[in-house]
Amino acid sequence: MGIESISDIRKREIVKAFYNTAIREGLENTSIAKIAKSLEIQPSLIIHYFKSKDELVTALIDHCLELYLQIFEKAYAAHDSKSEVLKSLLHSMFSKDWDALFDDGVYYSAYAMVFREPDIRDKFSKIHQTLRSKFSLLLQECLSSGIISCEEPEVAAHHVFSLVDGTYFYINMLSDEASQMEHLLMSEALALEIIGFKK
Amino acid sequence: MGIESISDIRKREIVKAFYNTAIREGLENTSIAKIAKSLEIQPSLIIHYFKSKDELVTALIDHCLELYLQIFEKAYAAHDSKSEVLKSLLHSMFSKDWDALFDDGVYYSAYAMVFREPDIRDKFSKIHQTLRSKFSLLLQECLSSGIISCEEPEVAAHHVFSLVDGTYFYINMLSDEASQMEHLLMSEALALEIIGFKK
DNA sequence: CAATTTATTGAACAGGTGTTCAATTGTATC
DNA sequence: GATACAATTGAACACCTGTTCAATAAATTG
Repeated sequence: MGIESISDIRKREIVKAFYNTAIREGLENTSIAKIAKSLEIQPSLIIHYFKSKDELVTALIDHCLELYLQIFEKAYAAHDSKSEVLKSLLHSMFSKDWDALFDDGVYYSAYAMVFREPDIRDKFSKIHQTLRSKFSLLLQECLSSGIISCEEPEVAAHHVFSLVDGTYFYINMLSDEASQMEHLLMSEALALEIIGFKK
Repeated sequence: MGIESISDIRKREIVKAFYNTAIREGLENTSIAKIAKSLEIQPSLIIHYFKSKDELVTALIDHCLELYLQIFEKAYAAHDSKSEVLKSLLHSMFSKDWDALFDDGVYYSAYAMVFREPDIRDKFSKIHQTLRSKFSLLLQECLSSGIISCEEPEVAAHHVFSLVDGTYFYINMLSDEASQMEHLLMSEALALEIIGFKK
């Protein structure tokens, strides 16, 4: 690990520039020329590393989805007891951290592609399923150690995930940050209720 | 009412063609030329009715958001008792009808614009708030007539709306329709629980 | 140092973008 | 039936799109 070829560095650099430009201009309005300009390189160099624009988009989405996986892994690494893992995980899911992980505008644009590009649907689907089954497993473990009390942990995992997705979809339509925060707290409380978390 | 000038007919026709093309090609990949081609007219005619492409996008979003308002109005018109209205409304919110109202890919692309275009954010925000306060009022009425039992109808309305948004976000990542349906039913059940609906 | 591979440039490509404008057709109004 | 107005065309605009390709610069290998 650690050793990275020039090629890999450039690739990451390009994906990053793609991401930053997409935040400003929108994912679909971000051309190879714009990315190249922001890096002060030629467009053809980008094509040299990513054979087509599709490949670039794929790389960005892969990067994005990996970030969400990392949140889970971090929560597991940071705490010993399942109880602590669950608590910190839930809190980060309903916090601005989770929201700040990846730009929402870019995320929803990428998500919109799910409906046209089967490959992208698979990517999103896979990650979502991975995260949910990890969470579901955690709930089962917490249930058997008596930390939580819900009837069906599998179902509860579904509910919590829907609630997370919906909450962020929702709060982005609220203009002031105070009501966004308020709504996040409300949703977190509901999530705790759904899984039957004992204080 | 009913009388529609040629101008209005063409405008609606253009927005409809825009929508249909966007379903296939994606909202951002839909050019004026493509819309014109699908209608077998000249691009300049579209500009004649909508001064710019931005105006066209705005018209499409307006049309979309109005559809969601109509679902609410239909539920109110179709039933006399508040209990019936609530039941039918909840059912349509968690059914494929709601989902089929507007193409998801186009919807999420439009939603992504919320993060770049303040005007579009306002539009989405306004409709969302309107729908939620209508729903909140309904819950309050049902609560006082003893049809439901929740502590805070305002909060319950928030929760149900988050759940709806999240559920559709969620199920679009599921590939087979059976599990989509299953998840919709699960979410509806949770919604009924949240508002304390009595069977 | 020479040979080879990789990184990077710059020009060119055919085709698409939104928009403008004058000219033409069609449709009502007086 | 002439006049006014709206609908529609078609050509033109400058600019941007993704991609190709040969040429050059730089780094790596033998």
